[in-house]
Amino acid sequence: MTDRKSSSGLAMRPFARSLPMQLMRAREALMQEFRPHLRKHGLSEQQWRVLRALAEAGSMDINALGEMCQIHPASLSRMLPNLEDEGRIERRTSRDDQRYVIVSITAKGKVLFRRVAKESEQIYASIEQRIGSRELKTLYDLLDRTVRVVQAPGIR
Amino acid sequence: MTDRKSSSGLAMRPFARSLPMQLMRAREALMQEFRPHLRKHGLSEQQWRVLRALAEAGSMDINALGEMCQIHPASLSRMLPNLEDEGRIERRTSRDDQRYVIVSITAKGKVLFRRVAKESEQIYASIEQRIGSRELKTLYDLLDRTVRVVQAPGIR
DNA sequence: CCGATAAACTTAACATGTTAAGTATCTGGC
DNA sequence: GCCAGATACTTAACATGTTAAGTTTATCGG
Repeated sequence: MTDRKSSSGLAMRPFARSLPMQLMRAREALMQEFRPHLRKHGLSEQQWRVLRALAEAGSMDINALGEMCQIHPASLSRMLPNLEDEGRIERRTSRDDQRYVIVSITAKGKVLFRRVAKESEQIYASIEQRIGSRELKTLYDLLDRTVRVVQAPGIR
Repeated sequence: MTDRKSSSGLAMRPFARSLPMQLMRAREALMQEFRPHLRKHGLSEQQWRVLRALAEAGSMDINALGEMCQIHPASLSRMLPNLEDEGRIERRTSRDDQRYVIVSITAKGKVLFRRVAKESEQIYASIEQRIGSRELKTLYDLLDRTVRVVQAPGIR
């Protein structure tokens, strides 16, 4: 019979050396520390990303918000009404171009943001200490590099 | 008024320097290259992860499969019947302990796996070239380190 | 000015993520 | 042997991811 490298009959990179998989594992490991904290404040990961983006960058339209939060506009269309009903964000149609919906954070939303951000930074500091500042910086550089080279011109 | 660092009134790490966020961005950028390829073969990301895990490591129970694929057992319970109906995997109850469900890949599943794996490795090679072999190795090391230090004993 | 095209959402349909509750099976102490 | 608790999985409910189709508003060429 032929010489086989695995039960699959194909020599493929081990699953543990799949970059998307390792990125996911690392993120999952981190989120296990953040999730209980967010949950305590009644926020999903995605809701927190929206509040954080709006608190940092101010009001913006759906596409910009989606790009910044890495949430598809279709998902935003579905979740924003909930955040609005809870009084954490506001939506209005742009006067210049009525196709645009401008989203902003409310005063109530900012209060929640500050409370969650404070604890969140503490968790982050603990993680940074465990990984090491220098290693963390290198990690960021490599992640930036990955995004850059993969989205290089010519792809789209 | 008080001196403010942003519209949020709180000096927080910029969103772009959130590690979970950057991990997600990098993964998304990569998956934009792999997704069309998987889709062409009628596979979702998750289905591909299951096939790949079974092809590489052989049959295993639901929890082990979930751990290897980073898919929650509840999600597996829902998606495995589809893969089974399509003849790509098989499920059976363990004889030793009837609580366990043993999942394995079929001959038909292996054929599909080999076909997809071949193209997948080509995409991966292109990405590795763009990032650089040395940088990629460092990235893996740092991701491994992150998973290790975050899941250190004492957490659970 | 008008019709065609494009842009920015929204909606819908289906798959998956996430949590809690439920079911079947096993294990250990009595 | 028997029962309380643990284990492995399943089911259910709701939120989000993903794609395609639909709606409204702008823009552009004539």
